[in-house]
Amino acid sequence: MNLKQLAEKLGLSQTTVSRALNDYPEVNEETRARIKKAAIENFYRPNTRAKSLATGLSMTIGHLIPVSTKHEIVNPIFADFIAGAGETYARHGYDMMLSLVEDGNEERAYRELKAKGSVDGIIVHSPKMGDARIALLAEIGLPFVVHGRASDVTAKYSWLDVNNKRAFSRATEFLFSLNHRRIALINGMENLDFAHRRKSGYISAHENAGVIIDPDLMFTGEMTEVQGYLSARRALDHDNPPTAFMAASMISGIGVRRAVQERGLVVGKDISIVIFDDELSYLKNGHDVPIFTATRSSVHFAGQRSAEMLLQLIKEPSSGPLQELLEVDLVVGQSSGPAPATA
Amino acid sequence: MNLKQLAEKLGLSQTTVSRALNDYPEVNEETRARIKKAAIENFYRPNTRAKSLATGLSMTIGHLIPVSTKHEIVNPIFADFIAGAGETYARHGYDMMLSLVEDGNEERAYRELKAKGSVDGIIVHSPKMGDARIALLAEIGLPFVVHGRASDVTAKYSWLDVNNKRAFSRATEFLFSLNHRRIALINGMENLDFAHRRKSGYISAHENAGVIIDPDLMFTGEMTEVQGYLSARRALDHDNPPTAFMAASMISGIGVRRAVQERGLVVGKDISIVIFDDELSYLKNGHDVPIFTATRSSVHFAGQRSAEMLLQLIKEPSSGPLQELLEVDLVVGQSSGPAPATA
DNA sequence: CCTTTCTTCCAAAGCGCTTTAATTTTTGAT
DNA sequence: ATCAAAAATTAAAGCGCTTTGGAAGAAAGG
Repeated sequence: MNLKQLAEKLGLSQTTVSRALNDYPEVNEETRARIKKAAIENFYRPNTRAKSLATGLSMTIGHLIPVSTKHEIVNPIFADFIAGAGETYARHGYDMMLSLVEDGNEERAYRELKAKGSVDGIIVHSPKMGDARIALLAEIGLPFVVHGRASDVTAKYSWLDVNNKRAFSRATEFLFSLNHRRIALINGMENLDFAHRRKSGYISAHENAGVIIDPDLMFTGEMTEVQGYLSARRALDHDNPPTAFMAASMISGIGVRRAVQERGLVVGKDISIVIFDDELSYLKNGHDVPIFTATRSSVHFAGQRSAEMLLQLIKEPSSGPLQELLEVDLVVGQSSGPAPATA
Repeated sequence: MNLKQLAEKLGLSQTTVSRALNDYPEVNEETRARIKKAAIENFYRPNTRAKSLATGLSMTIGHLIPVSTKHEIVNPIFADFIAGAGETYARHGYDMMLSLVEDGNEERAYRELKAKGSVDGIIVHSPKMGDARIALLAEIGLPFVVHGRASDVTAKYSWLDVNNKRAFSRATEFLFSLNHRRIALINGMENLDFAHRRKSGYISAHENAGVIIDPDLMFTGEMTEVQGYLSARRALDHDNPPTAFMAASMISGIGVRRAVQERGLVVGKDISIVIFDDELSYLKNGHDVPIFTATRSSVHFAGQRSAEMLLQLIKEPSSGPLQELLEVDLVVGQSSGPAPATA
């Protein structure tokens, strides 16, 4: 059933029916009621494409997921972020479009999205250091919110980020307070901005405490279980192994734990582990007592907020740029304890 | 730049330009070349909404993700499935639309999708036992492919599934061959079809071997780390604890492992664990030697194939229903070994 | 009672594309 | 040169909606 048919059925013009349904004032309330009733009874839903064409609004938000063909790894936090954002979109009558775009094709993909008119705004995922996409999007003139920030970009833009630096400096300080002095860092890929910031938190805490970092204890790579495991193994092989690990995610932390246990070491006693916990719904950090001591921030919430910010920006472009920095909690769990006395 | 402007610039009619770009034959090859060149130079991209309205095709595939407000858990395999499907869509010029739909609102959501004309087909996720959505979609007349199957549905429909029953009967048999007789099952929610099938594989293997199942060793619930952990703990508390576990996913397997190690038991020696491995990109089952002994099937591949099937179905509706059953591999890893001799 | 002002409704144009039907141009056979 | 057939192009309609610019009728004011 389309508008024309509904109008005919009611013996009214399309104009009136359209106006009644969109709550325009110039329609008699009785008529409006009659129209709305008929619309419900006939399960009338305006064709989105037609509506979109007429209004110039697509009522769709795009998420462009960078996919590199080399190491084809899907970001595990992605699902929960999307879930948070998706809720918000649904509540506001927006659709969500996902595009996987290969490394290098990004510029074209963004321009295309604009030219094809398929979205009203986009969320930028996984910003890299000095990410070129930000300048690009500003130039294109498509509202956007970055999940994260890009350090080397000077222009003002809208973003929502977690205080990654603070998170890792706090975690480091916490380990210092337990007398750990050799702390391994199992970081994400450091061309990604969040990993860079975490590293700088780790470094600054060391500097403030006057503790010298052993570069052999810093690792970077995909945030997978296997990478956590392999890095931890190498760290433990060191002549002077660390007494503590900081891992960039629950998943790499699990990998670290595996390596530690493989050596017959006890987590929380021989070796402490602190992770960054994104509160993934399928990978909660324990039920009552946290499994891992962690800095914690909900990526689901981040998804929600980013979406809200973007919708706000679309409705009122002048209200931007919007920026929001989420602080993390530090929760103490079973995976940390005082550094063992040196032999 | 829209079609009209491009046509004016070229001194041609919109018709000719449109036809040239869409490779219709009735246009001079020289003219076509000239048009295509201009289109590239001006970065012309047809407005999707307009095109969609004119053709009646939305060139979009919908994914409806069931979200229950109660236990708001995102399926961890979702991201990899989507990545696989997304690749395929991109290659064929399709967009991907994601909708989160709350439990109970499903029928309305599907009908709406059809009425609004926003998708050409959809992928049905996480089918439940006797899922009502299948009959619904058939009635609505929207092409669809189910990722999984629905046991109690007699109607023919298109699906792609993993041989879950076989996977779990094989895993069970494998454990029998190692002399395990008390095998705990840490299953997903058994109103979900795949979990039901896995259970039936587990049961039939027991029946064939003449081994009686202890219902106390069968657990069902969300496939999270915590559920794996809690279930395993309960199983180990049993007067007559199991010597082996079968877990429905890598993640619940990790939870099982945590419970086992907490008791000071050694995985692969005191207790064997076999998991179902979906080959998640961020949670690979080890790099050389598998961490867990597992039945294995790539969910990324499943995403790809489902998408291909759906596109085929859209292009040629008469070619359906399409059905594909993926067999699993059994890979032996470090987490299994002969059952310890009874005391 | 006649003008003025609301109120309520409608016809038609327009969003950017495809496609049908018609028209013009070219080709080729006589 | 002539004319039918083939090739190349175009004008215009239509996809399903919103929105502009009226118009008709009712209410209000003098």
